[in-house]
Amino acid sequence: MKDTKRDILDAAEQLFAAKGPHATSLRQIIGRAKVNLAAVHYHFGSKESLLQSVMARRLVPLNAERLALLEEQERACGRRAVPLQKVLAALVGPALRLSRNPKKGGAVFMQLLGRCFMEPDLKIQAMLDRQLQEVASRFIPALQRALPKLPEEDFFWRIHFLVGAMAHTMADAERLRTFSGGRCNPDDTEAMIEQLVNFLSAGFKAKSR
Amino acid sequence: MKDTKRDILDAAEQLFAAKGPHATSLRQIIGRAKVNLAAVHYHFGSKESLLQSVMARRLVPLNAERLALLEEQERACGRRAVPLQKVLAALVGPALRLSRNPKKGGAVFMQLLGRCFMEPDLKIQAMLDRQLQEVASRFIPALQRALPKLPEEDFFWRIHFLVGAMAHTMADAERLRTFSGGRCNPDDTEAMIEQLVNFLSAGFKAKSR
DNA sequence: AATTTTTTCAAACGTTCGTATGAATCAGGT
DNA sequence: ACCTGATTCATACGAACGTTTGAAAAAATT
Repeated sequence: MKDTKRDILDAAEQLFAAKGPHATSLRQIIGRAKVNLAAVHYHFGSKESLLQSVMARRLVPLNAERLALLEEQERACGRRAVPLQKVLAALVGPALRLSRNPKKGGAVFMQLLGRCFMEPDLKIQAMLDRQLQEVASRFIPALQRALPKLPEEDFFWRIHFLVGAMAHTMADAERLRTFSGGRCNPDDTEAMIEQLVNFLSAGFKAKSR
Repeated sequence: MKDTKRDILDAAEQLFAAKGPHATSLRQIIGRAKVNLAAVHYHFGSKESLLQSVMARRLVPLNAERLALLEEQERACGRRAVPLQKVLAALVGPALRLSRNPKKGGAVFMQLLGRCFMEPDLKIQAMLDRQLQEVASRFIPALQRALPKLPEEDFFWRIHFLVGAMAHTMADAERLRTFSGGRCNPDDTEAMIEQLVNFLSAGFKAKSR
């Protein structure tokens, strides 16, 4: 039996990720999904809410996993602050790990998520903000508790740099393969997570100037 | 006297930066520049080469400044390696500083540059690669000399994170103002450069795992 | 002043976009 | 077998897109 809705979501995810939501037309999507053009509006209402559905399908479980990991660490630490590395790993780990799971969109969705971070379109921005608000509201205090001596100004700048490094890694890790002349392998996700967490935690721990 | 070519470049720069090149139409550009639609094709040939011209106008002097700064540091250091902070400052400083110069596009162009870094479009990617190749070929050896003990794999990962943090800071520093609740001020470019260089150099110096 | 070259302009080209419509087809319950 | 609601389909709509054209206007050259 044929699951039109899922076919559309899969095709849209791939094309949005590869070319950006704005540069992808519904006709390309329905061509890949092998469904009728009107099916998109029947099942999703509009292109914009199709994008929203594509994102939500992966982001909802992803964010749940992030929060669960963080809570697990907090339970393990009692009333002590969770170490910085653990907080960062809970934040970036599930996202980067998702890329190794082809059944859940694999690298494709990660790329799309990275793209949406950088997308100028205000509708997309608002949609993403909504999806990430809960994660932010839990992780920022956790990070602050792990870095009690860091001035707030430095702290927020470094959050900003974290987002940039993470988004770029999500959107275009593949680029690094050729750029590094094959020395870096983006398919080795655990190594990638370790590299990113290691880099970020050193950056966060830099002494304020 | 009216300088059509410059009016088009200015308007295109602003709109490309604000909405992304793909989401900006020629009709929006000529509306802001108050010129005729055909003038774009008369002066630039196509939308794509208009974007190329917009980028080149700022990037050529910007990259020259980066290389000059690096060479100055190398001269000052004799045959010793240039310290990491100095290399990073020569790389990100001119770009971030450009944002304080409204006569040269100010924050607007920086935002566009950040966007183009993340742009999926292959034409744009190729154009940017061309513009940045010389800078990359000079700065990568300089960075490697400043970090002689860092394994190459780690080195290239960290270059990747650097690009992400820098691009995000260029594209959307403004977002940090509200996100930080006013604690960070993206208009203070020197502070921004210092924050970024400080963060990056700590990340680069993190011990390999 | 006449001629040539460069620049501007209004109008249109063909294409593609997201969306809408109404009929055809299918599935499940009665 | 019949009906009913859900889904698919071909087709069309108006709008916007990048690009082209050929003539008018302006500037430069002679």
